[in-house]
Amino acid sequence: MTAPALPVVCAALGDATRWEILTRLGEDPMSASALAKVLPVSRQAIGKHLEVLREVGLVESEQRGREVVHVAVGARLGALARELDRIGRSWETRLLRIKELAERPQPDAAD
Amino acid sequence: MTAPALPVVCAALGDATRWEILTRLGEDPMSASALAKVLPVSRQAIGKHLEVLREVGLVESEQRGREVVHVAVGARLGALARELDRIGRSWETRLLRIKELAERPQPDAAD
DNA sequence: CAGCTCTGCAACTGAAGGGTTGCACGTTGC
DNA sequence: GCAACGTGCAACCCTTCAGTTGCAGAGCTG
Repeated sequence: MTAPALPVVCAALGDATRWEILTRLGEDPMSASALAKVLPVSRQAIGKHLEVLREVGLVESEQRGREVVHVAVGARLGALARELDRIGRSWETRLLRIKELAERPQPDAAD
Repeated sequence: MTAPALPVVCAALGDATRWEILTRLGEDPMSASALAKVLPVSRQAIGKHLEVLREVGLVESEQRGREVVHVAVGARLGALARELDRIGRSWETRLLRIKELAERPQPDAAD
């Protein structure tokens, strides 16, 4: 299973700087140094973020001579979205069933 | 603006214990004390998690006499899922355009 | 070849946050 | 009314992590 656990992916997305990086990489693939020039953090910090993002599949990197070009992987985000949507729907379904039970005209249930 | 920023919601989902809590609350609404009995953390810790989850709209709470019953809000998760899906699609679209440009037989384009 | 750029790794700092214990207060129930 | 349960708040540890600086190596470029 290449897909990491849900909390891990969400944690990767739970940082403003990483979203900044992802947004840039979603608009235009570029290197860590290029990112460091437009973001208010050091190149090394960006490197760490990129590693986190790569580990959860949100970023893919390609060596290009002496530089490494990174790109945001929309498909991974889509996969996460589908997972979350599925879970959200299940919650709603369960809640609906509970409400139905509660509104049953017979509170007599001996359970 | 009731919807918190994306990184904040994702950060709320970026913790295994909170997912545990959400899963339980998605299956069956219950109080913090009830959660503390089935989870390996203290009631106070769970209270903090519930506050975080409530602030991003993933949990709703209802006072019920001396206890407070919490429930997971599937709709919020669904809303997040839609947002992520939209962003993911935009990344894919941009990437596709870039690839098309790269494969054009004439890199002559002056912007 | 020399110099510049891009990259990765290591050590360090400071703040954020998950977890705990202790305490005080309102609510239920015998 | 008193005990028990459920809750909220505050103080406190300790780990995690975002960010920094410094250094050494690999790859372009002139």
